[in-house]
Amino acid sequence: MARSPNDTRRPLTLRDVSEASGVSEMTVSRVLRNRGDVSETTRERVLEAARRLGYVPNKIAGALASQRVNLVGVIIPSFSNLVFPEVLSGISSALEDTGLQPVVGVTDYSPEKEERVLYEMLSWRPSGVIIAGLEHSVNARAMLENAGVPVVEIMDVDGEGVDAVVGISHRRAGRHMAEAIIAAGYRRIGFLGTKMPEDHRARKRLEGFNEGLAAAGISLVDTEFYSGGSALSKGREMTEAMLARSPDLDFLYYSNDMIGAGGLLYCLEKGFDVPGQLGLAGFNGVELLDGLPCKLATMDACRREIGRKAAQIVARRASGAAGEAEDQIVELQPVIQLGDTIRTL
Amino acid sequence: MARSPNDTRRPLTLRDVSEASGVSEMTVSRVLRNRGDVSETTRERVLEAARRLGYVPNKIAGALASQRVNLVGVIIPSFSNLVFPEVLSGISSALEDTGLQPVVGVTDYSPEKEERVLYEMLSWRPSGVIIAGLEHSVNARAMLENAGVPVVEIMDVDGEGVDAVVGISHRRAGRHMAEAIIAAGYRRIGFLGTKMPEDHRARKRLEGFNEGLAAAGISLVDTEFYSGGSALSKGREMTEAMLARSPDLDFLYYSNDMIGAGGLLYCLEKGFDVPGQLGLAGFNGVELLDGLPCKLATMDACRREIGRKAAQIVARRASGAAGEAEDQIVELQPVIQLGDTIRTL
DNA sequence: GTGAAAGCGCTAACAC
DNA sequence: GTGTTAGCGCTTTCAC
Repeated sequence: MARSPNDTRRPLTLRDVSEASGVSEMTVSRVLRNRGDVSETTRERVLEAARRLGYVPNKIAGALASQRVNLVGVIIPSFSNLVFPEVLSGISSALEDTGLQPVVGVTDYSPEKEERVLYEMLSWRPSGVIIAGLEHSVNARAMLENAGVPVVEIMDVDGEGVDAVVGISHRRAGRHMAEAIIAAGYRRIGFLGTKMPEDHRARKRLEGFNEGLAAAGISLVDTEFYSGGSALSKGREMTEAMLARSPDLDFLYYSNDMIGAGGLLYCLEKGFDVPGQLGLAGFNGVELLDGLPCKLATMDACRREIGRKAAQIVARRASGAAGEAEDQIVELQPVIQLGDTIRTL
Repeated sequence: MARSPNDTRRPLTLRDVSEASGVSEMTVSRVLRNRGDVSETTRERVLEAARRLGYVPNKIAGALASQRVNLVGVIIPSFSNLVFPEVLSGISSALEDTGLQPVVGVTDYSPEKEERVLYEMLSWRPSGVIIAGLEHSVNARAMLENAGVPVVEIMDVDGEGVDAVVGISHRRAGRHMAEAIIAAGYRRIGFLGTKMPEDHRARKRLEGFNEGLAAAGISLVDTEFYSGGSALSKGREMTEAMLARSPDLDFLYYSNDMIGAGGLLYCLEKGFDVPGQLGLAGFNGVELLDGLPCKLATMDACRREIGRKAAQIVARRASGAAGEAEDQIVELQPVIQLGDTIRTL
């Protein structure tokens, strides 16, 4: 690991190891990659020299020569929304022993930035791309189509994918939640969620929710949207505002668990009869809910699982397995957890 | 963006653009990188051809030729701990307009994995490395020392850094919290935290906390440690267990806000007089706390700020600015927020 | 089992 | 303003 005293700060090359060990560059390369037959003695000599010098191979040169890159581009909207770190965690763990490494890019929910990040990533010729959502700019879509590597669009299956797709149907999720709420006898329902110009999944959930209500001949009584700030306290504020405006509501559907949890805490404090007089539900199934005084109804969005599956698809395809056709679309089924905030008749 | 009909799936090269535009490869390269003087007409012709073909430059080749890589390696223990996504968010935003791109690696709090991830990263010859913590294996430290690029160790300043360091003193943070608690008149204090074989920062906070208590002639009455599971509900369970065991405690110090919040919810439900009879405090200053029925005392760990600062150092150094000496150690000062769970005398 | 030669797709440096 | 030449540090291929 130590560097020689006459240290020039020039990064070490294969040649340095070759000279230090008296073995050709080619054989050094073979040893370092565990490829081809090398005698045990040469092997040891090379490894010893490499270790002693503190040689770190240059993957840039390696990638250029071999046309192989062990990087998987992952493009997500944000780190702030708890959901995406969880997806990354799933990707990261599934990639663990594949020799592949995730490289993360963030779009901040901006299609322009998504385009830039994607371009940037593709310029590193990754072994695959995992990207959140099905909605992309025309250019971004064209890049994905021509990337020449596996592309997995994640989180959402409601739409047309470029290649493989792993996610849930947010439209159906919304619809199912509506059905569960109606089945429980609630009728005067309010919706609280994010402003969603670019949050297509939240939008689809709301659309599905509205469809579910419409099928039962009812429609939303009130809606409230927010952006920015602490979701928990936003949930409180919005709930207070909505109940002040529409005191006769008997159900509040939140577009995510954090604002739902805020609303729940507010309702409990105010002494509302939950779930008798007022029912509540969120979305995502965040672990956080387990610690609340009473469990918010929610739906698991299968975040880690989506990450894992997507990474597996990339890994399999990258390893040369064919199967381009089999796993085009993987739809996971989120399950409603009634918790303590939807009454059972 | 469209590819020609006789599409061979071979990635396009500069040569393709050169031929399509009738301009030399070198000039095409100049246009695409906005470098050197190129006449407006050639420029247009090249851009038009590149766009039409859907050319994406190969940064691998570019990096090898120019010996420049616009990647910054970021090594964190986990995505699951809210803290690190926040740091990433800070890094990501500070790198925004620098042309640098973060590449994230995860260690799962394992020194061996840290070593592997670091090796992997360095093999891409990044422009800099940002790595959480000051504790590394001997090999990892040697790699950092010989990396030949800026290295910023973040989160913690209690120890010896390799190069630049940006963080807070967890030891002092613990000590200050102890002082604040004692100043408020609490005396029988319990500590609840993670099992921390590899969580050096939590360990240092606890050590500092103990020092602070010792200075006032007192010591911890009870301690409880957990690992895994939902922090919020763990906070509840641990609090219940500890108060059952040591009912005469008058203060609970939690190693993070999530378990603290769980404990707080539990205490409020049980009708404890907080902060009169029982005080509580956590650590981190997570946004979440804003939505709780009453605000948990905490200390801001300056997570985003640490990310920003670290990224700025890398960006500045990478851009050739000297200043190797000036900003070796940046210590941020976390501020105690008493909230509603430490009484004021 | 080992080595030599020829690139991978770009850019630095220099010529014109 | 534009083109030519010579690599960057590896791996592929083929010879021995």
